[in-house]
Amino acid sequence: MREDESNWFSRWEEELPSPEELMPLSQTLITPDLALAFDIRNNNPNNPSSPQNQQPPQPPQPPHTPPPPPPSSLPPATPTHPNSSAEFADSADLGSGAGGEEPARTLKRPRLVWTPQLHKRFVDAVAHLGIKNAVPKTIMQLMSVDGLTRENVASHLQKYRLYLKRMQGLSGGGSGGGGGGGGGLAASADPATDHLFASSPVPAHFLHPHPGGRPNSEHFMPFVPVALQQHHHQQQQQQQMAAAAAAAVAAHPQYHRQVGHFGSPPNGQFEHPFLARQSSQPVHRMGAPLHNPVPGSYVEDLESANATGGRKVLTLFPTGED
DNA sequence: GTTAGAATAT
DNA sequence: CATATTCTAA
Repeated sequence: MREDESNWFSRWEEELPSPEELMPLSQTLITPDLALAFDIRNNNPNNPSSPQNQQPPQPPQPPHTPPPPPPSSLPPATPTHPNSSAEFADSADLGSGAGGEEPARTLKRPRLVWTPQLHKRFVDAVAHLGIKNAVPKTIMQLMSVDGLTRENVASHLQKYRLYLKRMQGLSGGGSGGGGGGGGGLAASADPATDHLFASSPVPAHFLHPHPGGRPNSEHFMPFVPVALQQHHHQQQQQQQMAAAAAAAVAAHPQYHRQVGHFGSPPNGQFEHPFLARQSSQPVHRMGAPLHNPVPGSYVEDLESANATGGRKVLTLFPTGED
């Protein structure tokens, strides 16, 4: 019934975060110390939940407290992520300042929040790798996301597989899932079922391996590894972001609102580029130029659903080897 | 208080 | 590397 639709629509509208909320859509990964050091406060009036940082496992001082072995082997201890926060985005001295604070040390990795975009990249990477090479390590390397560790990918991969499995069992007739890519809101299960995964288009690789054989038949790669192209324009902005992220993560503890399925609001400004490895160096072909198992870069294709405004394709940074 | 998600352990 | 369990955050 129409009324029904109107009903849910109303609700959806209500839940629709204001553009401003979407704007800073990013991971809220920031170390407590850093936040404090910068006295970061989110413009969000309601910040009931304490920051998602658990106090570092600073044990309650055992009898003999040996000098805490500082895992100084944490080079990029900052799971960096994009933040278009205009507030301190300009602060280029994110890492340098801090008044002598040493951010990249003694700071434990808070938590990784898999934002749809990040997941998108994840799926993308897996899709290009193929089930065969869809191993955490490779995925991690292919993603080239700064701060992302193998453990993170493995954990997420695990869940992703589960999600796929569930989808398989549920798909009764017609591969509804397959249509996800085009329609976007094809046969969408309840929003409560899967949050992140549902929002990401499944390349179709992981759905039923095809009965009858073809165990390891590699699927064609729909993706075309674009050659390295420097896009001046925007690049600088991104560089700053990357630098900021690399130096220190600056993000608002704001909630990352899960935008179910992207409708097509007039604004049409969603999705923000996330930060990739700050690879200052040009792409290096891994060993042999003969075959390129690992594409140097890819283009991030956004939802095709953007009727109103012409959207710009975001180009991801080249992958810097680890 | 419950559920989901991520981290950690096996 | 994969799976199971556990902990934390929402």
